[in-house]
Amino acid sequence: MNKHFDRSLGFAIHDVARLLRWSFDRQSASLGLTRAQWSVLAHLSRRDGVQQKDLAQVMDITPITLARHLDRLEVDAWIERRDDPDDRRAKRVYLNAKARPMLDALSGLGQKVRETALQGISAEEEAQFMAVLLRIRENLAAAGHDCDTPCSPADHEDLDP
Amino acid sequence: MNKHFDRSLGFAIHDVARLLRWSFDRQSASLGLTRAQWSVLAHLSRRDGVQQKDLAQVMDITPITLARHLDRLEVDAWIERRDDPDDRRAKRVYLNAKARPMLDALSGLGQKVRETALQGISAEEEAQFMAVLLRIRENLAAAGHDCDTPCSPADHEDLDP
DNA sequence: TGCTTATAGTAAGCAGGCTTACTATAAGCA
DNA sequence: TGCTTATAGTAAGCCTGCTTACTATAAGCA
Repeated sequence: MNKHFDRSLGFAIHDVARLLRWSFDRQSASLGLTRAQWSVLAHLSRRDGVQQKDLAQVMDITPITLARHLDRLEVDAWIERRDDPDDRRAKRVYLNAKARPMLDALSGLGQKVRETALQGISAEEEAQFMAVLLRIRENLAAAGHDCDTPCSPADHEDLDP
Repeated sequence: MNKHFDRSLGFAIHDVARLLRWSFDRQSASLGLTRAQWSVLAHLSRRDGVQQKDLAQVMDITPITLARHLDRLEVDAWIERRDDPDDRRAKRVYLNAKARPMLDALSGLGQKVRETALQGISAEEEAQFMAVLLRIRENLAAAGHDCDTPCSPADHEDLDP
């Protein structure tokens, strides 16, 4: 059993996901932000002033995980939390001005990693690959809905026009 | 900037990797083993008696991460460590008999997750997808070699005939 | 032989994900 | 109005990954 499972779908996808992380981390470490922190800033760049719960939902992490990222981002003044004027339970998250140049740098970095990954792969192959990848995502997300797990990345599109 | 990055390669691959994890975890939790622990057993099933350092290398995790998995697996008697007769620094890891049935169960589980993920995707599409995925892995692994990071999943093939 | 360097395993401590449980506030309803 | 339920954010504590540093042993060499 399990002959050659190193090449199976799951293992290969995990390998690629990990290699993408490494690639990005190696280059972003010098900038003083982790990948998770960058991800928060990137999402904020399109949703400045969002509530934490909404940000956690589009990032597909739990509210508490996000809260810890925000704690550290706030200490270094990349972002700030302000009380929601309409709901005293809630807070809204805002990018500080110093985050903008960093976002540009990190965006270029992501582009570089992407180019490395796709070297020698034609646009057509890439398009087919992405199409299958997104269908796999749909399949898994749909299966998730059958159980108890609340949401899934497929919901992104609805929340993010 | 960053318009629609939810659909970019990196984000989609991370989504799929996470969904695969969820899918697997949901079903394997009832069996009393985590995914990481299962991964150790699966690799051991083809490399019984391997040294820890070699097992860590093919699994692409650090020796200390593996050591902690082995600690817990040993407590529950899934595996055992024996001193290497030829190197008193080293230990060799062996599967205990009780692990075999569990491996069969988990193997079937992996098959189910895979079928869910690939629903509605033809064998030809799957083959093309895997081909591109493996090329992306090669690209990223090769880029990793340029830096200081020691190894990468591309080395699996050499170690695992 | 004895010194130096390299290697196998582990400990400590951090990042980032999670679940569960708590507090404060909102919202629904008798 | 007042009670109950739901929700936003956080704390505590777990798992899995990492880096760095330590111990014991191996291996190379003067």
